[in-house]
Amino acid sequence: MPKRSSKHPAVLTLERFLPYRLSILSNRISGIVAETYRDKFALSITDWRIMAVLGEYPGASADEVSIKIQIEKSIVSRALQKLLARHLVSREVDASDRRRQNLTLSKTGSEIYQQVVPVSYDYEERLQQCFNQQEREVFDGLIDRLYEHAESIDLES
Amino acid sequence: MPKRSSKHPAVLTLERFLPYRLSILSNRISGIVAETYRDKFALSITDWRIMAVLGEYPGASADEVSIKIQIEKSIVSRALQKLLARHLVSREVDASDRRRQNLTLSKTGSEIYQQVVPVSYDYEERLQQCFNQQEREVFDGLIDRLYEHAESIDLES
DNA sequence: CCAATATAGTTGTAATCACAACTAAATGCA
DNA sequence: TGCATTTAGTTGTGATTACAACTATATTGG
Repeated sequence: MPKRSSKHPAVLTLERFLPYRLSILSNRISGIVAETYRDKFALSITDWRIMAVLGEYPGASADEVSIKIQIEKSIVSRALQKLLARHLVSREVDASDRRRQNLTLSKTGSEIYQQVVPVSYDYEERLQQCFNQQEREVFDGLIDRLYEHAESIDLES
Repeated sequence: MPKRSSKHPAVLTLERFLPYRLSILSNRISGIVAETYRDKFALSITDWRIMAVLGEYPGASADEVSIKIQIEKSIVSRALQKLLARHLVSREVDASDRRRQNLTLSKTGSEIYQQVVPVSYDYEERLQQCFNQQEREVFDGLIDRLYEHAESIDLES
C-alpha cells in the first residue's frame, strides 16, 4: 500500500504559481510600454534595449550589448542591422581589435533616445504609484534577492 | 534659453528600470524550469501551461485556455495540435455547441501531469527559500497589486 | 614562429510567434 | 423565419526567436 504523504496538492493552481505570475506580470508591463515604443518611435523592446545600453555605454560592442541585455547575440546582430540601416546607431571597427566593432548612437539615434528616456521614466513612475516609498524599496530589494537566488538553483540536484 | 528642470536623468539606467528588471527576472525564472520541462517531459512552457489549465479545469475549451493563460488562440491551437498528436490531450465536440471542443488530459497526459506538478511545486519552493514567510506574503501582495494597477495605465493620457 | 584555441560577429534553419483572414456554427432580433 | 452579428477554432504569412554552424581575427603555449 503506497503511503502518499505529499507536501503538495495534486493539482497545480497556475494562477498562484510564482513563475507563471511573474511571467504574466512582466508581459503585461512590457506590453504596455512596447506599444508606445512601437507606435511613437517604431522601436521594438529589443531595439530600445540596445539603444538604452548604447546611451549608457557608448562604444560598447555587440557582444557586450548582448551580455548586458541577456539576448542572444544573433538576435542582437539582426536588430543592429535594422538600427544601422535606419542610421540610429553607428559602428566602426576597433583599431586595436578588428573583430570588434564599437557601437554608438548616431545623432538621430541620440535624439530619439532623448525622447524615449522620459517616456520610460514616466511610465516607471506611473507603475509604481500603486506603491508607497517604503513598498517600492521593499519590492526592489525582493526582486534583486530573488534574481540573485534564482541563478543558484540547479534543478538537476 | 531653454529652462531644463527635468525630474529625470537624461540617461536611462536600464538595469534599474523596473519593467526591464521584471522581464529579466521572469526570463531567468521561467528559463530554469523550462529546461526541465523540455528535457524530462518534452514540453514547452506553453505546452505545460495548457496542460496545467486542463488539470485544473477539465473540459475547458481552447478559447478558455487561451484566455486563462493569456496566449493568442492561434498559438494555443497549434500547440494543441501537437498535444493531440502525442495523445496527451483529448477533445470532443461539445454536444450542445458544435463549434466548441471540450479538452481533457488523456490518460497519458494525466500521468505526465502528475509527474510535472511536484517538480513545479518543488521549484517554486526552492525559489522562495530566499524569502521568509512574511516576505513571501509581502512579495505576493505587491505582485498582485502591481498587476492590477498596470492594467489601468493608459500611456496615451 | 606556428598550430591550437578562443573570441566577435554573421548567417542558415527550423520552430515559434503575432496578427489578420478565414470557415463553420450559434445567437439576436426584426 | 432569415439575415446580420458574434463566437470557436484553424490557417496563411511575415517577423522573431533559438541554436548551431560558420568566417575572420586574436591569443596562447610549445
